[in-house]
Order: sequence, then structure tokens, then C-alpha cells
Amino acid sequence: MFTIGRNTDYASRIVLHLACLEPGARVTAADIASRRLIPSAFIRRIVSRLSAVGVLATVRGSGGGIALARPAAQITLREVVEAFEGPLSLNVCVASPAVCPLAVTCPVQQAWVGATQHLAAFLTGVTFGDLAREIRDPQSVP
Amino acid sequence: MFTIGRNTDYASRIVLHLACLEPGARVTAADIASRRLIPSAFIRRIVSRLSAVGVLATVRGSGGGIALARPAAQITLREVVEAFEGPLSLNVCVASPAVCPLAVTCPVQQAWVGATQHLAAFLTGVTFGDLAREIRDPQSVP
DNA sequence: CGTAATGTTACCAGAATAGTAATCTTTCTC
DNA sequence: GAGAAAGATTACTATTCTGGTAACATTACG
Repeated sequence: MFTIGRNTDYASRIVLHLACLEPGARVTAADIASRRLIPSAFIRRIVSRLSAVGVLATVRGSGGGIALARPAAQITLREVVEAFEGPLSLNVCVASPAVCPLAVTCPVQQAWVGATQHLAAFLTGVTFGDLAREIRDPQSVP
Repeated sequence: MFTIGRNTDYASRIVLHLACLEPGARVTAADIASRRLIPSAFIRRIVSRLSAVGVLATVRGSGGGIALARPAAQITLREVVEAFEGPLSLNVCVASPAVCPLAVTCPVQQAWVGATQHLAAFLTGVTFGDLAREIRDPQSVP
């Protein structure tokens, strides 16, 4: 079973949480941590990374907090995943074909490239605008 | 970057190698190991697992070796992957929703289920018959 | 029986993962 | 300006996973 890491999972919860609030709403990381069951000492790094990548906008200091850097509809699940997992690549030979001496003419490598592209396309098609809408209006996605 | 493990990669090389031979051909694991650059002390476990799963048929003893248990066209890449990675599940909450207390109504979980299904469908559509044909006749797949 | 082959198990070193903790920096409020 | 609130950064740890090695057991042919 090869899966995304906990970081990525937590990150998507954070973005989803913000996507469900009023546009531009700002809350503290600690608040999200408690509501979304994320270890509070952990969320720091996650938020920091998401802001470095341009998904979140943070404000330091008293009264500060975090908000989406863009409308939720413009944030894709793929972006969040790649912020923590790196560029999508289902096999090492996809990201760096040089590591496999057989790769040049290897049809399995081609298959992995195709699978990676399919997955990437799917994740690009999922925005947090969509996901937030599902919560507000569950029957919209049968 | 979340990728398949080396086991899975090696396994696909083994199956591909056999798929390129005459149907029913039997060769030794050590032979494949040397030709396909797989650590020879490693290939035992891989072959063993592939035969337990019904992809390979092995014959012990002197003069023995390994062969495909079925025609290559009936062996999918998904089968080989799942033999080593377990059931496809891009997030833990896909395989076991119980681990996430939020999962019941979590739209991100739904997204992961969808992504997993897409990937599974793609990998099911890739057979080693196809892959072997690409080697013999490279221009068949532009 | 000896040899050639797979099957199985145990083991190990290094890396990754999940999580904790401490400290630094910024900025608001009083 | 002091203090507190908040994010930023870094270091650390314990556990698990991974890739790989090695040894031994089992099977079967001749």
C-alpha cells in the first residue's frame, strides 16, 4: 500500500477548513489544529510549508492567523499533494529515468509515466472550491 | 514523492522478461536477475510472492525455473503492484475509513477514493501482453 | 547421493515517518 | 516600551519501513 503521508492529509484538512469559511476569513493555526484533530506542534510546519508554496497567506503576531492565499476554487488537490510529496511520480524512473539503466526502451516505465499523468490530471481537476461545496450541499455530488 | 517500492519495480521487470519469451518458456530466477539487474539474493522473495499470488508458476529442483502462470495478456500491471503494495489506496482513510474520525462526511476522503479508483482502472488496463508487444514492435504505440 | 534450483526465515543498516519540543521573530495591544 | 500572541525555524527522538544480504530448508532430477 503506497499512500500519501500524514503531512499531506493534514494539509488537505487545513485547506478544506479554510475553504469552508467566509472567503478571506483568517483563523489561528491552533484553532484549526484543535477542530481538525491535528497535533498542534505539528501544524506549524505544515502551515509554514503551505504558505511558502503560495496556498496560504499568513499574518504573524498577535491577532494574526492564516487564510487562503487565493479563492478556494483556484486551489487544487494536486497543489497541496505536491507541496509535501514532491512532483508526482509513481515510480522513481518517472522522475529520473537515468536511475534505471533499462529505462530508455522500457515499456513498463512508459506505463508508469502514463499512470502518473492520469493521476495528476485527476488531482488537478479537484479544487477545494468543489470540496467545500460538497460539505455545504452534499447531494450536489451523487 | 510517493512511489511504488523497489520490490514492485523488480517484479514488473521479471514478468515483462517472461512475457517477451515464447509462451510457456521457463528460465531460472538467477538468469533473469543477471539480465535485468536485480540483486540475486533479492529475487527469491519476489518470485516466491509472485507465484503465491498466481502470476508465476515455479518448478523446484534441478532443471526447474519460473514461467508465467497465465498468458501475458491476462496479467495486469495492477495485479503485480497489489501483490507487493497491497490493495491500492492512496490514503489510509481509503482502505480503512475508521482511522479518520472525520471520514464519514469528509469530501477529501471521497476525492481520494475517486483518485484511487482511477489509478486502479488505469493499471488494470495495462497487461504484460501489451507491454511485451511494445518491445517487439515499438512503433505500435506512438 | 549430489547438485541445481526454488522456498523460507532471520538479520542488518540506513532512511523515512510521525511526532515533540525548544527557541526565534514578528506584531498587536495596552 | 513591555508583554503577550501568533507564526517561523530548527533540532531531536522513537518507531517503522525499506532495500538488501545471508543462511538454511526443501524439492526434484539424474
